[in-house]
Amino acid sequence: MSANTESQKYQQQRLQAIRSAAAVFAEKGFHGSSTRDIAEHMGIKQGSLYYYFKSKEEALGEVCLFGIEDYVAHMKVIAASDQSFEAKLMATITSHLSSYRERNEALKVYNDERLYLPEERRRNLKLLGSGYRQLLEEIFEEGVRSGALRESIDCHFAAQAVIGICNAWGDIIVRDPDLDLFDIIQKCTDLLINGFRERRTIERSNPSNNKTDRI
Amino acid sequence: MSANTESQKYQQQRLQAIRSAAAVFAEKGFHGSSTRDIAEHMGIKQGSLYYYFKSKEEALGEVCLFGIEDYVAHMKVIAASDQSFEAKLMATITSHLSSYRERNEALKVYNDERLYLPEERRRNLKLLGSGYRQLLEEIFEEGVRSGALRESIDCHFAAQAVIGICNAWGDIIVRDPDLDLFDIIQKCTDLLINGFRERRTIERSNPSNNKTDRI
DNA sequence: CTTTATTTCTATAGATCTATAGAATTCTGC
DNA sequence: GCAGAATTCTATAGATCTATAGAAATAAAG
Repeated sequence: MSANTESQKYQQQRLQAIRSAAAVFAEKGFHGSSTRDIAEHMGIKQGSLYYYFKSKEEALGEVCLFGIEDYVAHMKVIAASDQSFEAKLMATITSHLSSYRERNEALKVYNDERLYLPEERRRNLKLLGSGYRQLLEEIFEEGVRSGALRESIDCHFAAQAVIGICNAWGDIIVRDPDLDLFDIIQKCTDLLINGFRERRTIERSNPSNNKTDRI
Repeated sequence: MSANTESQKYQQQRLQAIRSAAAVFAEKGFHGSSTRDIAEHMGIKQGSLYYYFKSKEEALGEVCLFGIEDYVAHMKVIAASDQSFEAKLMATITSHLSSYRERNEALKVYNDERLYLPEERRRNLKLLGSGYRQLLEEIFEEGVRSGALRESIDCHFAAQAVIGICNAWGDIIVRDPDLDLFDIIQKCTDLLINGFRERRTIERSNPSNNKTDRI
């Protein structure tokens, strides 16, 4: 009873609980996981988990929040930075895929399980998520203005497509740890910018045109 | 007891059961759905469901199979057809996204829930799924040979990327029925072929080069 | 060392949920 | 309409699982 939510130990243990929940939810899904699974993963008994969470649902909420927070924060840094469109795009993809590689199971949980949260909590998370997409959209809009991208592209579509590709490859990366992350990052960036079609102008290694910004 | 698995009624009802299971699994996930939910969806009682399935897991297996079968069959037709690379790619995307639009919930279940199947059943399905990807890869390889695509592209990467984008947009389409399907199909195709970068040559509406095949 | 606060444990109520057995109903062919 | 087969229902055993209450253990403070 009567948890001291301020104490250092409490905060540490709660974080452990969130991480454990993330790992278990990522593997078995929210409904496929029991509170016993989570507790065992962190080395305590099932009932003790309720010292840190009011309910299993609250645990899911915390995991989802944890999963997307840094992620959005990192995107803010990228969006505010002074780089070319291409560099920003690549930084976005790198950030996204690295998150999967670093076994940030919470991001997977956010993607796959957030719809099982109660309405209100889901709305709050959606704000964060669409904030992320919004930033990416603005990067694309800026790319169009700078002349790096075609006028005709639909920036909303583009942002969704980037997120979709990253999540798809993220899932693959998680299952196969031997994959070369940088190789995939490069290929994703290349696809999104150049497409697959054959061109006359070969400009793979040093595409200096349309790159007016420094670094 | 003693089901007549040959009779027409049995087959019809079993199909209904598979459809109901697909709808319920797609909405609540495998572990989040109860056999009562599925039975209610098809208008029978919980226990009666076991006349058609040995277990809930078997139902999931059937749904997954149902979800990917036509889908692979359709891909075989596309792969064997005598069209340009671009036409084949667009046909693939159309087939994939239409499946989502036609509320083929089973495909979503295949994508999201198949990992909860027992090992062996999952392997069998994986064969089908990678058959699909294989066909798509071959389409890309042929595209490279015909000169429609760059030599440098990684066909395995490309196929995964196409599937990833289609599944990502599929999820969005399912949640928002007002979206213009054809618009998304065009934008996906355009992205994959041309990328987002600005070019001199504007060849949106009638890209006649690299199109040597009929239809 | 004693007292008090914090953390963890045990035990369990109460609500599921899957799968089965056998009864009741509906269908089919004659 | 009847007999047998096929389909659906009811009822329930047995195994979960979530959440709570109160006891036990550990840590902190005086």
